[in-house]
Amino acid sequence: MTEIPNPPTTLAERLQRGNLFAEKCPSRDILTHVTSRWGVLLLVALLSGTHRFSELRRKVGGISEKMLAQTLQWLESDGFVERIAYPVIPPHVEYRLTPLGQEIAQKVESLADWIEVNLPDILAAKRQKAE
Amino acid sequence: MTEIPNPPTTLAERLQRGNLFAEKCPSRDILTHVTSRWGVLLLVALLSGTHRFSELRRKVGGISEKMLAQTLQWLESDGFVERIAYPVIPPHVEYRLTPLGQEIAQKVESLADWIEVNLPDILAAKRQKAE
DNA sequence: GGTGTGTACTTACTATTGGTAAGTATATGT
DNA sequence: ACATATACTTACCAATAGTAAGTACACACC
Repeated sequence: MTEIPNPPTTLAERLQRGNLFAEKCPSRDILTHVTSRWGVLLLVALLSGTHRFSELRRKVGGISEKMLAQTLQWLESDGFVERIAYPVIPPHVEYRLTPLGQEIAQKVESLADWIEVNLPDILAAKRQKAE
Repeated sequence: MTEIPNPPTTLAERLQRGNLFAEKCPSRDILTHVTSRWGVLLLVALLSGTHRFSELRRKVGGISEKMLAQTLQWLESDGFVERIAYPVIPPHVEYRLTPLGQEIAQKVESLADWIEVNLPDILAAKRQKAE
């Protein structure tokens, strides 16, 4: 068996792994894409399967075409979303999560779900504070 | 007939639980505070205990005082952070997570942690795509 | 055969938000 | 007497997001 005698956080680990508290860490960019206003909603929407551009626009209430395109491009460039374009007219493009995208989308969904479920508690706390 | 047939999800459920895909749902506001650029980092920072304003400023690399104050006010108004001010000079103010804040901060940390751990994979996928 | 519709975008313009730097009041240290 | 530290706020400017319109082309309709 291959032993791992090294301490929990080795130097190598620290260098490889991101550090969000560090200003210029590339993980910050990934995080801003994923946690952007529309990034969160798109990842959750795509968890239920492949969607076309227009399907996503209709599903995610309030998103503009510009931000939909831009956010999908961010997520694609980070390797979370795959874009499949069929060369037909009118255009037909499909978006779906990559394996990496599925993983992160689940984390995001768990957060989003928590908020949805606990909304009554949160709003109740806000109201109490306002008094 | 003007009657509305029974919906699949009950009316009570729809009113109590948030729906992020709906444009005007209040859960959207909570989500934007929590997933804002600095909201994420502050929640994670506060998981390790009570912090003063200036401690947070030093810990979260790159945050400005303006955004630190503003983000803390959002999180406080949502009931995730508690602010304790001691009436001394120079000022002494402490911030800590409420029970509700602890819960959501853990979700956020799990997401942040996933990104930090998987950063090498993500960057590798980006590089491959660039070829 | 002219008009209207649907697709997946991009682009110019404007509104909103974020970042920077400076200001504030006051105790303590040098 | 002057610099330092605290926890902010405020004015100004830069970056980002939202709005509305444009694009190219096939198909259906009358």
